Amino acid sequence: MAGDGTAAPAGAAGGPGQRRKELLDAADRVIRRDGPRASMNAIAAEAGISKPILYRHFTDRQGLFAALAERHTAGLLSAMRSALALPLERRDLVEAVLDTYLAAIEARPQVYRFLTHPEAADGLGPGRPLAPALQKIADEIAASVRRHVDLGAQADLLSETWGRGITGMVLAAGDWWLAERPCPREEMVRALADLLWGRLAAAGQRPVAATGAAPREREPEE
Amino acid sequence: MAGDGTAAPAGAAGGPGQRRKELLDAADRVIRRDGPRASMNAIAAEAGISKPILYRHFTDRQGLFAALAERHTAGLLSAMRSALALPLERRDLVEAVLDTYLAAIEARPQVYRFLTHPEAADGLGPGRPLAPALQKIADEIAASVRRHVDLGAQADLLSETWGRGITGMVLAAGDWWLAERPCPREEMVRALADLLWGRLAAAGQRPVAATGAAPREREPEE
DNA sequence: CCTTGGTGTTACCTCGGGTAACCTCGTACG
DNA sequence: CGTACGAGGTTACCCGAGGTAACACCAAGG
Repeated sequence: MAGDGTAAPAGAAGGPGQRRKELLDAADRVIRRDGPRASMNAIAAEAGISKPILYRHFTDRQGLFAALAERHTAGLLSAMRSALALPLERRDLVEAVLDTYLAAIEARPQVYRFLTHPEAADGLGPGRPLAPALQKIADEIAASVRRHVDLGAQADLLSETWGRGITGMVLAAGDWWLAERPCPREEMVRALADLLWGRLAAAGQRPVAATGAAPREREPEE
Repeated sequence: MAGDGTAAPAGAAGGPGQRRKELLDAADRVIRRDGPRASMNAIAAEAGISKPILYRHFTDRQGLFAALAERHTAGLLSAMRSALALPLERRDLVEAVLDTYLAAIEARPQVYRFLTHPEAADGLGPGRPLAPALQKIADEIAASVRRHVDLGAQADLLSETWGRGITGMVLAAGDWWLAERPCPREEMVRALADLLWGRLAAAGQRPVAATGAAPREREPEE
């Protein structure tokens, strides 16, 4: 708001929102270091100021969170939008989108952990299971589905459900992948694309009875 | 452990773990009322005792959480296991599993919200995106997939990924459904099953530019 | 009788979000 | 030149929540 300090005592005299940007940078650093649990004290300390200033710029923790999230969301979201707009065959498009997301969380895990798993009092309320960033991604996906795919009468319900569902799927799988690194990224992309592509339906039945024992259990790893 | 008070001043003198069970009941009530943010103070008050007793029975908040979660997890998990063990065609099995989950969260939203969205310091650590209950469900799904579906060389990676992915998908979609109630349960089940069933791949291209219009290939709903 | 062990309580510590009151310094104006 | 004022900043505090220490009560047992 009235943040255009004419002569800042400690810092660079830049534009109007300069100070705010610096604070966000500091918060970013702390979060990158401590994760989403970073305390306001820590952020203020990192910024070299004291808490009340922080609270003058961002009403409360939620406000800072929101501002910070919005900033990064912009990047992630535009990346996703770009991916969704690529002139690709549908399957390739799906893979591109998945890869874009995974690449993003791979590049800055802490930041995206913060984006995707807010502290439950920060970004999301009682019935708000998806963080705002993910919510927006889900909306983008839903819109893209509705735009490209002919789903008949239930198009709206299906696309919204799928948007959320796909987002949640990639979120969960992506988090796991990030934590365990069970495989390179491309494999993960293919695994998820395969799932979305109906491989669960198409794959053959294993030669196993309902409750009976399987003949041969494992086959060599390629 | 040593909780068999011979003459309890306020309460029933039951078995050894009686008191513990009562405390869990109280915690349950509070959580059902206030959601997962319930404070230890509130729980103690609801139980009619004071905090230290609570802490004598459950080491810390995480301990209480874990005990409480385990209790409900048992129910949810066994329901899921039963569903996964039904002697159904694969598609029907998927629908049964989805329906089981949605029915469960529909029946006791607060409890399952607590199970599925722990307070980020309670049930899950830095790289632990899925709550324990969901983690177990994911494992069950993965095992079931690995057991029933022939996935070739990458079976392990695929099944684990899918387990997590499906769980995350249902979680996100289920939360949204619970919050918005956009449709009856069966429709939701079908929407999600359709997604898992490759309808995204199979549905016709919509007559829109970008990649050129495709011949309409959709088949009528139902 | 005094001791011992279990059950409970109050009162406290710490830490984090959020705020009130005060302080300081550069500037504009009498 | 001196003083009033306002922007920007600080210390010190409040409150609530997790967690604990020290003390109080009561029954059994030497």
